[in-house]
Parts: sequence; C-alpha cells; structure tokens
Amino acid sequence: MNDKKQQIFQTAVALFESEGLSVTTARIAKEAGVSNGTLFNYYATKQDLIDTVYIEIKKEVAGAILDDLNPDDSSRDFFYAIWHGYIDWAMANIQKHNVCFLLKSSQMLGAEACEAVDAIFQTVNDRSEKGFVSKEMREIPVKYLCDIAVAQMAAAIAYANKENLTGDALKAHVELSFDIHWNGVKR
Amino acid sequence: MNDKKQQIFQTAVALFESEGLSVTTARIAKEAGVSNGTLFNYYATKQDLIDTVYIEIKKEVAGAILDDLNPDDSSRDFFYAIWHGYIDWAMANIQKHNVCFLLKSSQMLGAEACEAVDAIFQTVNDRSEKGFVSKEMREIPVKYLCDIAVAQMAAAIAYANKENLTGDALKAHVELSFDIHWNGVKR
Amino acid sequence: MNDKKQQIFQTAVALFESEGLSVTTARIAKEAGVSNGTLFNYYATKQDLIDTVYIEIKKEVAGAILDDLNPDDSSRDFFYAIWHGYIDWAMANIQKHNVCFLLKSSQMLGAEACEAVDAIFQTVNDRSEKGFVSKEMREIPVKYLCDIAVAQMAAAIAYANKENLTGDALKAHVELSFDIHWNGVKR
Amino acid sequence: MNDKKQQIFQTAVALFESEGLSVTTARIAKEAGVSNGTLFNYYATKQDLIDTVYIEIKKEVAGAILDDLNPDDSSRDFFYAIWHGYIDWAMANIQKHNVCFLLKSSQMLGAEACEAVDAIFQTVNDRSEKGFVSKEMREIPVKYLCDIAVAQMAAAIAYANKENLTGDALKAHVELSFDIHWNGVKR
DNA sequence: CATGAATGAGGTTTCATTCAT
DNA sequence: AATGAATGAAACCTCATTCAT
Repeated sequence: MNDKKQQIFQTAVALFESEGLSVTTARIAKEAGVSNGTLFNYYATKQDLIDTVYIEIKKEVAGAILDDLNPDDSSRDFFYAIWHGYIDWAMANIQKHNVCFLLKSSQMLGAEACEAVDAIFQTVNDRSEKGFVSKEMREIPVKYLCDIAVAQMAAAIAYANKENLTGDALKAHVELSFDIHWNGVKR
Repeated sequence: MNDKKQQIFQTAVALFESEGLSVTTARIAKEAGVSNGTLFNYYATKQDLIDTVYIEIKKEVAGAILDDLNPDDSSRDFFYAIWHGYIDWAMANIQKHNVCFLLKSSQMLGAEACEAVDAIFQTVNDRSEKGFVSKEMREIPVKYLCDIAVAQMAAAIAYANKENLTGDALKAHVELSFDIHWNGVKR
Repeated sequence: MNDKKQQIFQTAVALFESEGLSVTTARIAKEAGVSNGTLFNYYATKQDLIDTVYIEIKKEVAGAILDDLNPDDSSRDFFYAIWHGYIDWAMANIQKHNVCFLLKSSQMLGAEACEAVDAIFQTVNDRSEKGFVSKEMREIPVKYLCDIAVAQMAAAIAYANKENLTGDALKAHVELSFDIHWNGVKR
Repeated sequence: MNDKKQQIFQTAVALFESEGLSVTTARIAKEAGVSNGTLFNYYATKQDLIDTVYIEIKKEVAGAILDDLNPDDSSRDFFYAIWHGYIDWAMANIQKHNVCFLLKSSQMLGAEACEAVDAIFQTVNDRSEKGFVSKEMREIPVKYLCDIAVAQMAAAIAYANKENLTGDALKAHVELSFDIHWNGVKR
C-alpha cells in the first residue's frame, strides 16, 4: 500500500472505532488529508473500504499470532503463546482490535470478506487443532474452545483498556486471564 | 405498549438482527405492516427507536435474571442461577440477545440510553457483588469477573445457536459452559 | 360561530402572529384545547382556516371603521374618523392587526379570500372617495392616498406597540401621526 | 459568490417573491438549473438560504443608500438623497425589495440574521440621526420618523409598480411621494 | 359532533459516487 | 494520480387530512 492509501486506511480504522461505521467517506477523506474523490481512487466503494479494513487487520492478526506458535509445544504452551501473541498485539493496536469487533457484529461485512478471513485463519485453526486435541484438556468441541478463548481474550483486553493497565499490572492481568482460562478448560 | 408499537418494536428487533442498524425506517414500517408515518407516532426518531429497543430488551433481561436470584445462595449457586437465568432467556429470545450485542458495539446508542441501562443493572450488580465476594473464588476484580461471565455466556449462546443445540444436548452444553467458567474462577 | 370554532379561530390568530403561518394544524388544535380532527370539522382545510381568519378580521375592521364614518363630514374629519376608528381597533386587537399584515404579505392567501375582502372594502372605498375628492387635498390618486394612509397608520400602530404607549402618551402619538399625515396630503 | 451560488440566490429571490417562503428547495434548485443536492453545497439548510438572502439584500440596500448620503446636507437634502437612493434601487430591484418585506413579516428569519442586519444598518442609522435632528423638522422621535419614511417609501414603490409607472410619470410620482412626506414632517 | 390514531405524499437533507479539470 | 464540485437516489421526518370509533 502506498502512502495515501495507508493514510486513508488508518483514518478509516480510527473513525470506525470512534464514530461507528456510519462515518461518511467525506469525513474519512478529510481527516486523512486527501480529497473526497481520492478515497475512491484507492477503494472502489465504501463497502470495499470496510471489507479491506477487516481483511487487512485480520491478516495482521494472523501474522502476529503465527509468529509465536510452535506446533511441538504442549497444549498449554501452545495456547499460552496465542494468548500473549494476540493480547500483546491488541494492546498495541487497540483501535484495530476494537474495529474488528465492531465490523464482525455490524452485519455490514461482505460475504467475500468473511470468507477471505476464514481462509486466512484456516491456517491458524489447523495448527491450533493439533494443539488443542490432547489429553491435557477436557473434552470440549474445538470450535467452542476457540470461541471461549477469543471471548476471554477480548474480555481481558477490554478490561485492561478500561482500567488503563500498563507495565507489571498489565502483565499480571494477562497472566491472570490466561490462568482463569486454562483452569477452566484443562483436564 | 399497545399493539402497533409492539409490532414495530418486534420488527425493528428482527431487522436490526438480520440486516444491521442501517435498515431503513421505511423498511421497518413496511414489515411491521404500518405506514411510514405511523412509526414516528410511536418513536420520535430512528435514534429513539434504537435506544428504546436497547433499553426495553435490557429491562427484560434484568427481569429474567433477577427472578432467579437468591442473595443467600452460595457464590456458586448464585452464579449458577444467573447463568441459567440468562442463557434460558437468551435461547428463547435469541434475536434480542443478538441485537443487544449489535447495539452495544455499534457506537450508535445515545448516552442517555446507556445511562438508563446502567441504572437498571445497578440493582443486579449490587446483588451480584454480594455473591461474588466470598472465599469460594479467586481474587479477581468484580468488574472483570462480570465481564468474563458475560463473555462466556455469550460464547456459549452463540455456539449453541450455531450448532442448533436443543433438548439434552443444549442442557449438557450449558452445564459444560458453566463448569468451564466456574473451574476458571473458583479458588 | 360556535364556541369551539371561535376558540380555534382565536388560537390560530395568536399562533399565526407568534410563530408564522407555518404553525401546524395539530399545534393550533392542541393549544385551542380540541382534538386534531375537530379543527377540520370547522375548517375544511388549513387554507380555509387561513382565508377565513383573513376575511373575518377584515370584516371586523370594516365594521370598526364604518361605524365612525359620516359622509357629510369634511375631508379632514372623515379621514380623522377613519384614523381613530382603525387605530383604536388595532391597539385593542393588535394580534389581529399583525396577522392581517402577515397574511397580506405571505403570498399564501387564496384568490377568493382576496376578492372577498376587496368586496367588503368596496363599501368603505366608495364612501371614502367621496371624502377624499375635494378641494381640501392635493391632487393625489385616490388609491395612492389610501395606500399612504394605511402605511402611516400601520407605522403609527407598530411604533405605539413597540414603545408600549398607553393613555395620554398614546393619544398624543395618534394625534401626531394624523397630523403628519394630514399635513402631507392637505392642499 | 461563484456562479452557481449566485444562480441559486437569484432563483430563490424570484421564487420567494412569486410563491412565498413555502416554495420547496427542490423547486428552487430545479429552476436554478442545478441538482437538488447542489443547493445544499452552498447553503447548509433552507433556513440558511433564507437568512442569507435577507442579509445579502440588506447589505446591497445599505450600499445603495450610503453612496448617496452627505452628512453636511440640510435635513431635507439628506432625506431627499435617501428617498431617491432607496427608491431608485428598489424600482430596479423590485423582487429584492418585495422579498425583504416578505421575509421581515414572515416570522421565519433567524435571530442571528436579524442581528446581522441591524448591525449593518447601525451605520446608516447613525448617519441618519444627524440628518434628522435639526430645527427643520417637527419634534418627532427619530425611530418613528424612520418608520414613517420607510412606510411611505414602500407605499410609493408599491404604487409605482402596481401602476407600472416609468419615465417622467415615475419621476413625478417619486417627487410627489417625497413632497407628501416632507410636508408631513417639516416644521 | 368529537376524537386521535393512521396515513402517505412530499419536504428537507445526506452522502456515496462520478467526472471534468 | 488528485481534485472537489456536482449529482440524485434515498434517507429521515413532517403534517394536512381522513375515518373508524
């Protein structure tokens, strides 16, 4: 992505977070410091912008998590790596994290975008299943296990943010959150 | 609420869930079987409709949960009652449950509506705190404990719905979800 | 006019004056203490109400002026009688006076209403011409003479009202206004 | 003001005059040869258009009058200059003259617009007072003197227009109107 | 007659998108 | 590639009018 496209992208993320998806393209363009029409040189439609934002963020997430995964880890360690990988990324990219949430629940994502993201995470899922399926954990459907993990991470992130946790306090909070999660699902 | 107001309300819930908040008032009115103008006889603005939907659902939720609470219960039983109270209601009112989620994350709720809902749940929160604070649980900030509980219930509901769980399978799933939760937070 | 019709009429006058002709029929009905629909039992349409208000006020004006006229008076006395007749009425019915002005300049009066009013004042005009045409006054087209008189009376009334003149101060002001007028047009 | 804004402005003036303030923005835009939305690129709201029309016309009026004023003139000459300055302008801009009247009596002008216009005419008023206050005239409150003058000029303009006076006939009429006025107020 | 809920045409305004420059 | 004025479909909302009770 070139400079201007990037600028529009970031502004869109910021405004989607602070004002919701109903923010106008004119507003996004203005805040991004480009003209009204320029936005459409880079994103064919507003829907395209929305979908692209979602896909690109999810790609970034996948990258952040995958880097920390080691298929040979124990289930707990594997999970622990995901936990920290994602939460670290989210705390450093809280707008993107929030926007993903917003987009997911908005009913406004194009079907293609959803499929594209599913495809991206197929890799993560595949590698995750191997980690999940083991004697270390209770018998829980893998999908549900993932859902719980995602939900708990989101709760941990939201709380850390609301309370402005940083440094050791944040670290302790993340450890606690993982501990609670793990105690719940371990055998 | 009279007949027509109720009809508009329910249609709004259904359409917000299936098409998002950007659904038009004209569409809602049409599906509700009333004229365009009639909607505005009952809800002054679209924002008013959105806010009212949120507040009314939350009131219903509060009612559903409060009925099952007994302050003298042990923490576990207290929690267990909330768990079943809410999930039973949500499974029977899945649209409303989803719409609440959608509204909460949409950035489109008026400040007054949010405050009104907070006020409603103050009662629940007050009674909940007594349940939470006990030696039975790990030392977790009450707010965070609530967040986790809400997140896990939502995950359990979403999964049950996605998989169309009913009868004994649903029952087992809910028990499992609570078990996972309780194992995570108990001392 | 029966009680309710009268009530609607007076409320319409009051609201037209204070809020302009764009005031809604619903508002008028409410302030008049009747239901929305009742207004239309007495006035077929809003246009009918507007026209009726105009015509009825003008009828009242004609009555107020005509009572004071004596065809045998000198031009000055004839004029003087009109001056006092109208201004006395206007000061006692300032809302009606203002509404007539508003209606006249609004471009919203029906053609029929205008014609009806012209017909009413034909009587006054006919009797006035006899008064105007005499050696006592400069040669001024009768129509223009009327226009000037009306304009000066309106100015006198507006000023008296703005300054809240009453009692002797008001009396002196009206005398002054007539004096200025008469000095302008007399031979 | 650029081309299109000017076009919208003039069309608004013409339609306000011929059809009243209730003319629709859609109609104005169409007659101005621009799209519905374009009108709102130049005037934020219909109210803004109305207010702007009023303010701009009054600015033009102030310009037309001020150019002809000389503070050292006798009261009569000073007045005479205003008389001709305004009537000449009004006869050449009869729509604008009428629209000002319409707007003033419509109750639909924003408070800010009224204040802005008052501010503009403060200059005229200040310079006028010096002209009015002299031994040449009867003792008449300055405000009332202004009101009378305005009313008489308006009457003169309305009559000239109704009768389609032009050339020498118009000239004679204006002289007559001033003469009537001056005879009324001079000592 | 009185009511007031219901209507729906039509008003103002918004905004994604286009396109000439 | 960048611009931003222009567009017009479509959104929200109003309100005169009707009509069943």
